[in-house]
Amino acid sequence: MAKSLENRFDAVEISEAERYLDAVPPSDIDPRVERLVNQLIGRVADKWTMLILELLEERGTMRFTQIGRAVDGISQKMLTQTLRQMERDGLLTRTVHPVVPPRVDYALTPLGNSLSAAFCGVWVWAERNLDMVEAARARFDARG
Amino acid sequence: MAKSLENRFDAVEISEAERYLDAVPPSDIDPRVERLVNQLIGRVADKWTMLILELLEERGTMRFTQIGRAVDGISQKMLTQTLRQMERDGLLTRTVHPVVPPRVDYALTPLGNSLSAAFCGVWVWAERNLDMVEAARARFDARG
DNA sequence: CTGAATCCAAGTTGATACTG
DNA sequence: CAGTATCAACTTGGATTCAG
Repeated sequence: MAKSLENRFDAVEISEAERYLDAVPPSDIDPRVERLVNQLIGRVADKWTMLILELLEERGTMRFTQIGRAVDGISQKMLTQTLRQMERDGLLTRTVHPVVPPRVDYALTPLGNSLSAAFCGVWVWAERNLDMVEAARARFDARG
Repeated sequence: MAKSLENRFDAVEISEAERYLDAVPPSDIDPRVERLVNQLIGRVADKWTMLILELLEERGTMRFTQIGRAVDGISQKMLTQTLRQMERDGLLTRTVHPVVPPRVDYALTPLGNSLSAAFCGVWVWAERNLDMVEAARARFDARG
């Protein structure tokens, strides 16, 4: 990981006032858990993962090319890559049918379904607050 | 955006069987909304944004350097950048106190608080399913 | 203390071509 | 159809330096 800001001022002399201002209550989260959670969220919160998650939740089992067509803008490379990751994480199953032409079905696992449900709140928030964010951006950009 | 898979097979002749296999029900999401939602989620789902969001939710108003120390591994550049983005999106307020040395306070807006709440479900899911995901990865890696 | 600006290494992604 | 392989372009993020 990067050299954090942690040590940038550790060695410098600071006044009592500064010490007070910078004092922070200790985090009440287990650092080990926090690290793992961050890693996990970083993975699942990726753009394509979320879109595929929602897609499969909505439509059920789908084939490779179907997903590719449904997810706007995704390249076949990222599609393959994202599906592999999701399979590895246990979010979906990959079923190869031994026929020609090949047919591969993808479907969410219960774990995938539960993650989709957990993300639901974020989707709802986004839909509900789109205008708020747009307005905030406009105001911000209107200033310098 | 990239040339999607959308058109890769649009021009080729396909059998009725293929046509059936690839048929997908029309999406019931307004494409315009979907695009904006994706953009929004892509922004807020970013690693540092989420961590800062949780931090400010938990601790309230904080100064620039305090946040830098609390968010493990973040560089000063990313801290500045992320805070600016969040301010632009209306998630937090930035208050400059005209003193020397400078003092700048950051605090979540109601919009920021609501987003934090929306993300809560994801955090809970991540904590609860850490072991499931780890196990799934182990199984996946154990095969080829 | 709180930034802005620059440089650059490393990682990500997309386009393209090829395979069974 | 469902991938794999490769390479160039683009993006990202960290380190560093400087300023008010």
